[in-house]
Parts: sequence; C-alpha cells; structure tokens
Amino acid sequence: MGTDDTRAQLIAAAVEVVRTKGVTGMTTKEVALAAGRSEGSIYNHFTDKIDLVNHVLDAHLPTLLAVLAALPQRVGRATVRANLERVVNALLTFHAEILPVLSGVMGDPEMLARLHADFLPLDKGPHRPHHGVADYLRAEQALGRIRPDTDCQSLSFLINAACHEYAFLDLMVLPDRNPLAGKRFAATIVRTLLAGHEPARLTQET
Amino acid sequence: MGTDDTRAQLIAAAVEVVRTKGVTGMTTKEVALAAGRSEGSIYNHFTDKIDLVNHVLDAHLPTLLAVLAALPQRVGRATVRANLERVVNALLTFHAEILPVLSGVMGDPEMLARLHADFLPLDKGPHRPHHGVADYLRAEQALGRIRPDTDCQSLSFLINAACHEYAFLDLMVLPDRNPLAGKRFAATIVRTLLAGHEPARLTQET
Amino acid sequence: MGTDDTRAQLIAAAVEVVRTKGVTGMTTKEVALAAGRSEGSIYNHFTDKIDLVNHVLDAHLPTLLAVLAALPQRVGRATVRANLERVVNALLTFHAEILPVLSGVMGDPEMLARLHADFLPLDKGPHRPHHGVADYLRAEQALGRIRPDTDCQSLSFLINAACHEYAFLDLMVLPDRNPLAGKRFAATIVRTLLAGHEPARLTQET
Amino acid sequence: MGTDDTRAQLIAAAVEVVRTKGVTGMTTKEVALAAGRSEGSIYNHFTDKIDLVNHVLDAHLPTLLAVLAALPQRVGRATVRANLERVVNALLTFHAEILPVLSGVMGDPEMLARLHADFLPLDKGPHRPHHGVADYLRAEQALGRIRPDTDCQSLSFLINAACHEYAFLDLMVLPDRNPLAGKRFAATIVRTLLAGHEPARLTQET
DNA sequence: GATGAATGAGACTTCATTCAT
DNA sequence: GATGAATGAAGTCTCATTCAT
Repeated sequence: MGTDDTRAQLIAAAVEVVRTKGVTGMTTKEVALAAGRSEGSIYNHFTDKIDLVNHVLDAHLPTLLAVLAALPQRVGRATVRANLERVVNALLTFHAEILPVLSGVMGDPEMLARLHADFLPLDKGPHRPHHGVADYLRAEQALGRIRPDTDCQSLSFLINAACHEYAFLDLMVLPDRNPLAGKRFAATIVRTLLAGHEPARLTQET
Repeated sequence: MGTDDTRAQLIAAAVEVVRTKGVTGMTTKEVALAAGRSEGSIYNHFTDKIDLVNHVLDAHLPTLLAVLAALPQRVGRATVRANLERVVNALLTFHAEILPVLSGVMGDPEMLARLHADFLPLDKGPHRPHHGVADYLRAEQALGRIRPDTDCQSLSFLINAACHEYAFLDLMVLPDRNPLAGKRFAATIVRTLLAGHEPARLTQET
Repeated sequence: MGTDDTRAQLIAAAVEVVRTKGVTGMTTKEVALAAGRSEGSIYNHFTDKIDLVNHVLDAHLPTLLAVLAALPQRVGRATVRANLERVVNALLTFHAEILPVLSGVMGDPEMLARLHADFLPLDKGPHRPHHGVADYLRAEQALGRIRPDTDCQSLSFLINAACHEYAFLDLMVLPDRNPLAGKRFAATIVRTLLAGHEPARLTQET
Repeated sequence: MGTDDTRAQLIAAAVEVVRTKGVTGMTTKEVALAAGRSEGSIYNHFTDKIDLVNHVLDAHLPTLLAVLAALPQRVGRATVRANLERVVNALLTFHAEILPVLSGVMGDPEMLARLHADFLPLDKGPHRPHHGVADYLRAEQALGRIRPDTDCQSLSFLINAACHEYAFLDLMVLPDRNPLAGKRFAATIVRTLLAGHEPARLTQET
C-alpha cells in the first residue's frame, strides 16, 4: 500500500515533470522532489530512469483506450461521418498529450531500444489506434455504410495519421503556420477522407 | 574557404553523429572527433550546440526541396495518381531521414524554442510540404483533373500526414507491427485518398 | 537455531559473494540475495557490514587450523623435508583462499582498524602459522633432525612467506610471469630452504 | 607543459590520498581537491578512476628500480651476505610502501583485471624483483661465491617473499605480534637463507 | 527475529562552454 | 581561425543503514 503509493506518486510526478521540461529535461532529482520522495526511492520501484520514462508513456495509454473502447458500440448508430469526427477529436487530444513524450523517446536510440524491449511486446504500442479504428470501419462496411471496395485499413491509417500530423504541427510549427489550424479540423478532414468511401454520393455534400 | 570547409565538416560530422546516436547522444566531443576538428572549433562557427543541431536539421531540407521542386512541371502530365505516388515515395524518404532528428528537437523544449526563434522565421519548416503539394493539387484542379469541390489543402495535408505516419511507425514500432508495411504503400494510400476526388469514377478501379 | 541458521546462511553467502566480487564488490543487497534473506536481516546478526566481512575472514580460519593441528604428531616421523612439503602444500591452499579477502581488508584502513579492534585480540591472526611451524621445527631440533644453530623462527617465517608470496603472484601476475609456476614448488622451495639446516650434508642431495 | 604539470599533480595527489585513505577511500573529489584541480580535470588525463590508481602504483616503481639498478655493480664486491642485506633493507621499504596500494587493487577484481590489461603487459609487475635478484645471485654463482648446486631463482624468490611477508605483517598484525619485529630482520633472514648456499661452511658462523 | 521500502549522502562520470596560446 | 586543457555544474545511480510493520 505505502509501496504502491510511492510508485504511483513517482509516476505522477514524472508525468508532470515531463510535461514541463520534456523527457530530456526530466531529472531524477526533480521527479523525486515533485513526488515528495527521495531520489533513491526511484530505484526501489524502477530499474532505471528509462524504465520510469516508459511508465510515463504507459500512463498516457488510458486516454487512447477510452477512445477505442467507445467505438464498437457506435457501429450502425448516427452517421459514420459523425462517429469518425468524434474519433478524430478524441485522437487529437491523445496525440497532443503523448507526442512530446514519444518524441523524447524517439530522439534517443537507447530509450527507443528499451521501449521496444520492455513495452511493445506487451502490445501497448502506437499501432493500437490503427487496428481499433479499422475494426470499426469494417463493422460499418458489413452494414453497408462504407463501400465494399474500400480498404478499411488504409482509411483507418489515414485518420490516425491526420491526427498525429495535426498534433505534430501544433508542437513544431509557429502557431500561424499550421495550415489547417483554426478550421474545424475534424469535420474538414473526415469529409475529405470519406469522399469516395460512402455508398451514396448524395450524402457527401455537407 | 578554409573556414567554410571547417564549418561544412562540422555539420556533416554532426549529421552523421545524430544519425547514429540521436540528438540526445550527439556530444560536442564526438562531433569534433568525427569532423577531425577540435571541440573548441565548434564555437568558432556556431553560437551553441543547439545552433549546430539546427543546422543539422537544415542539412536535411534539400531532400524536401527536391521533392517539391519537381512538382510544378508534372502538372497535367501522366496521371494525377501516378504523380502523387511519386510524391509519396519521395516524402517517405524525407520523413524517414528527418524524423529522428526532429524528434530529438521536439522532445527538448529548449531546443524547440530555439528552432522556433532561429529557423522557422526563415520559412524553413515542416509546413512546407503541405503548401507545395497543395499548390500542385490546385493546379490539377484548374485543369479538371481533380474535382472542383475537393479541398486541396486537406488532401495535401493527408498525403503528407500519411508519409509522416509511415516513417513514425517504422521508427517506433516493432517491424511486424506496422499495419501497412509490406504493402505497396504509395499505391495503396493514394488510391484510398483519391477515391472521391478524381472526376470520373471509372478511373478509380485499378 | 532458526537464528543460527540465518546467521550461518548469511556468512556462507558473504563468503561466496566475496569470492566472486571481492570485498569491495560485496554489497549487503547481494549477500542478502545470495542467502535468500532480507537485507535488513544482516543487521539482526552483525553490527555492520564490516563485522560481516570479519566473519568471512573467520570462516577461512579452519583451513589453517587443520594444517597446524596435524603438525605436532608428525614430529620425528618420516623426514623433516617430507613433513615440510606437506605443510607447504597445505599453506598454499590456505593462502590462495584467504589472500583475496585479506587484501580487500588491508586496502581499506577503516576495515583494517576494525579487524584489529575486533578479531586480532582473539589471537586469530596471520601470525598463527609462523608460530605453529616454528613449534614443529623446534621439536625436530630437539630430536636432532634440525641443526642446533638453526633459527627455527626465521625458518618458519620463510616457509610461510614463500607460500604467501606464491599465492600473491598467482593472483597478481599474469599466469606466465610467475617465476616458480610449473615447478614442483613445494619440493623446490623446501630443498633450497633446508640446505644448511639439516644435520648431515649427505641427505641434502636429491 | 601546463598539461604535464596537471597530470603530475593529479598523480602526486592521488598517491597522497591513497596513503591516507587507502585505494578504497580514494575519491575523485578528494584527489582533485588535494591537487588543486577540478574533478573533471582528472578525466582529461586518465580514462578512469582505475586508470589513475594504476598510475599511483606506477609511481612507486622507481623505488624498486633503484634497488635493482644498484645490484649488478655489487657483484663480486664486499660479501654476498652484506650485499643481500642491503637488498633486503631496500626491498622492505619498497614493499612497505606499495603493499597497501597493491592490496586495494587485489581486493577488487575489476581493478585487478584492469591492471592486468593495461600495465602488466608493459613488464611492470611484481615479478620484477625476483628476476633482478636472481640475476645477481647467478652472477655471484659464476664467481664461486654461491654454491654451484644452489637454485638461484628459488633463493631470490625467498628473499623477496621474506620482505613482502614482513611488510604484510607490519600492516596486518598488531605491532607486538610480528614474530620477527625488533630483531635485526635483514641480518637474521639472510643468515638463515644463506646457510647452505655459501661455498665454505666456515663463513657461516656469525 | 524478519522484512524491505525509504533514505540521504556521496561516488563517478559526462558535458557544454571558455580561454590562453 | 584553431586548439584542447580546464572547468564546474549537473546527472544517474549505488549503498549501508534504519525502522515501521
């Protein structure tokens, strides 16, 4: 109990420090301070600083899982477009929150290797959203709400890619340079994407 | 000359070190060693280590510019689909090469701030491909090879997003987890994207 | 009993860890692990890590005592030379086993001080073999098997020194640099030592 | 120059710190302080703390070399016994000074491995005195001042072993427990050793 | 007596940067 | 402009020891 407590406090503190200083700027000293624990305490619960960083990533997964968990029950309800817009908005949040962390890990080969070794085998990876959305699309396809010749996996890939890219530009580019900022991003992108994949052309005009 | 020489050698060495060790693992000592120059020499040509990193990013821009420069002259030639497949393949290379560097910068708030301050004002940014491809699409639209109601900017955004995402998954995910790996990515993604944006449905079947 | 059990397990584990990692590399954590006990358990049975190290040394004493205990009953039996060769061989084993531990203690003034304070008063020290062998030699001298003018204490000192040195070189020097390695050490050294101390010159030629 | 200066200061400081605190107690911080240099400076001149320790050992070699260098010119002069007594006294000093350092290294398998890897190949090892003294004895043997059937290498080994053991007991044992302390060690040990190796028995009585 | 999380001091090492030559 | 030794701040991690359970 006291044990799990400390562990959770350390992760929470690390999440917070990473948010402010980035993965690179996250030091064991600062995490310990933020958690109100001693520095050495980190090493009672994590093998490494890298291990802790991996758990910071892990801490962001629930956001994604919430997005995907909601999908199956939306099959056949409302419109596909509306459902996808919801997904897009949720994924935007997810990517915006995880991208800075993920970038820090990607930029450091050693951390990346450890992530591969320790976490991806557990099937907790950035490939998850692709599968979740693809499953949804295939279910809609079975209902005739997506054209039968549509490659649902590609479509799903593009939806996720769009959200990732949006988050990337938000982080990377001066605010006024994001070409789609300020637009109603979800609606716009879903309309462009679905153009040729809804059964009747009629529904395509907004 | 001798001066430009040193400077160029340092940048080239830094590019190489970053490729192997990542931005985080790039140290002034190692760059100097790889360049066959002294560590102090770096500070004769760059204000900072961060400044050098920014020039590493800069060194990857020509790859992108080559992609975009070829586009205007392809307007109206061959098919839009074939032209876009070429763009996709070229962008895949570009993103694969720049993403590890960009990630390192994104993961470090201080570096990101410096990139914003020093380089983005020069209009060298990751938003460039979006504009370049969008310009091409609009030109095709004017020729009637893209539907008049298509949002070219969104389409361009999605093309670039797809390439970015592909590079991201390649770096991030265990090889066998990339959902589109092994497929003929460019053809697949362009077909799905153009589905509703080419003028005649007839041309859509492959 | 259960208590003595734990204590004995800890000492045995410590002996093992020291054999592999040296005194410097022996950590409380590793000893506890090797003993299948908790780290805190150490402090129920020893005042200190240093105290435990001293008991590791103590654990090697029986080897020496066995050597010395056998000596008195060999007085007057077989030849002095043969008896000393047995002693030399036994001492070689003892020194080879205790020297790495002893070195670790000698190299650390604090540990050395504690050894002096806690153990040497108990007359468990590295001076023991000198006395034991000297007693044997004096007994032989009384029987006329060692010349009357021989300084038995010096002779005993040299025998022990030779064994200690051999173990030292074995540990310290590249294998092929030990000048007496490969020779039949015990026979060689005893012959050289006894040269002038046996009563008849005749027995000296081998 | 300024460079070699720093290096020499660091080694001298390390020698001093090791003398007081032992190898185990020698910290980079304290060496830097004693040298009046920064801690980081150590790493401009040595790869490691271990590398520095090896150079501390190296710094004691001149003492030994002085002993050995004097030997060849004593061949045939004065008496063998007198010459060996000088050697013994010189070796006593050498061992007394180097033993605490050597012990620290022997007690740490990692340091020992590094010493083997980096220094012993250079033929700077504890086997040196054995060869030097053996060469002297063989030269005397050629002059007829040592019996022709004497094994000079064993004799040399014993002389060095005696000095090493004396230093060891001095360090290890409570002062009043060293069985040969207080005696005129060199004379005593040389007499016992040479007993059977001088050509005429007559010279043996003191 | 046994446990093991928590601690805090401290060790080694790295690194970007400076500056005298 | 080039060099590279010197610096000092900082970072990760280890470790013996304590103490509440």
